[in-house]
Amino acid sequence: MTDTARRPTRQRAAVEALLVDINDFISAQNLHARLRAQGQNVGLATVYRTLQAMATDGDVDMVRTADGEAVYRQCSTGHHHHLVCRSCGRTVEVEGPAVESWADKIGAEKGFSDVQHTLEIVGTCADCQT
Amino acid sequence: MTDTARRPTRQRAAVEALLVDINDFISAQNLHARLRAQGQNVGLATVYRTLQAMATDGDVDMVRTADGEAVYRQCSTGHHHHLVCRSCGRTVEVEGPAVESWADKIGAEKGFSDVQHTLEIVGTCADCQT
DNA sequence: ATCTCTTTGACAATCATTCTCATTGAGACT
DNA sequence: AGTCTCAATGAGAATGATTGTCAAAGAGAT
Repeated sequence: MTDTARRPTRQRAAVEALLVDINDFISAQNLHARLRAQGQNVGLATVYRTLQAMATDGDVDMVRTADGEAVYRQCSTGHHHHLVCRSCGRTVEVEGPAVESWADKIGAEKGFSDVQHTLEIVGTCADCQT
Repeated sequence: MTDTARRPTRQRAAVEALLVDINDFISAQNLHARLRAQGQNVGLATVYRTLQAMATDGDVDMVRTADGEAVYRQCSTGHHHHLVCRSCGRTVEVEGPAVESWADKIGAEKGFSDVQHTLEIVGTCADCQT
């Protein structure tokens, strides 16, 4: 699990720094756009490669949105889920210890190991309930 | 939004029949190819539209593979979740009444209405742990 | 038959992601 | 500092799933 050498480069540092800054799920495209907006000149392919490398190293979480886009998040901070408004996109972080243990239990029952899970909750938030 | 008025057409019937036949997850592209192979002349766009319609009506399950492709399967009635092997892709259907009510409760607490949720559990199945 | 409205199909368009390959830069060694 | 090597990068092309367009076909009702 401890990792082989990945070279520290300006681009990798930029991606890591921005992920820490954002502290939420973000797509590779979006991340790339923000880097460019900051004046950081980083190629799109590099952003993809870096995020994938970090994901396989376990440094970031990767999840797919409903429309199939991959989004990434720095994963040092504790595990939590998102309640998302389907209309305005506002997100609220929620925690559910019961869900965590339930998922682990189910996995164990069925003989699965290294169980991970993703849970997304979508609804219409108070402001969007015209 | 309970849109029950869907017209029975040859194409829709063909898609439904093949899904029953397959009884496993299959991508829209693959499903389309098989229909053509059977001599059934059905447009690709129609396959996509039909599967999406069936998914929103709750007649089929839609899940994303690791590489972001959408796959569909006829689903036994009732809401349930999936335990997926990250290595061989084998899936087990699981139910979690506690999760359902928890998600609804959380949504209500935060002022969200029409709350839906998706939960995926991935792990390594017993056969793939060698 | 005829009218109306949904569904379809061929193909173009979109868009995230991956590939290609020439170029750059980090690390090691001298 | 010079040089060697190979991973990392960047620009753009390529891929491939999915969606959009719009004229034509078909289902249901009259």
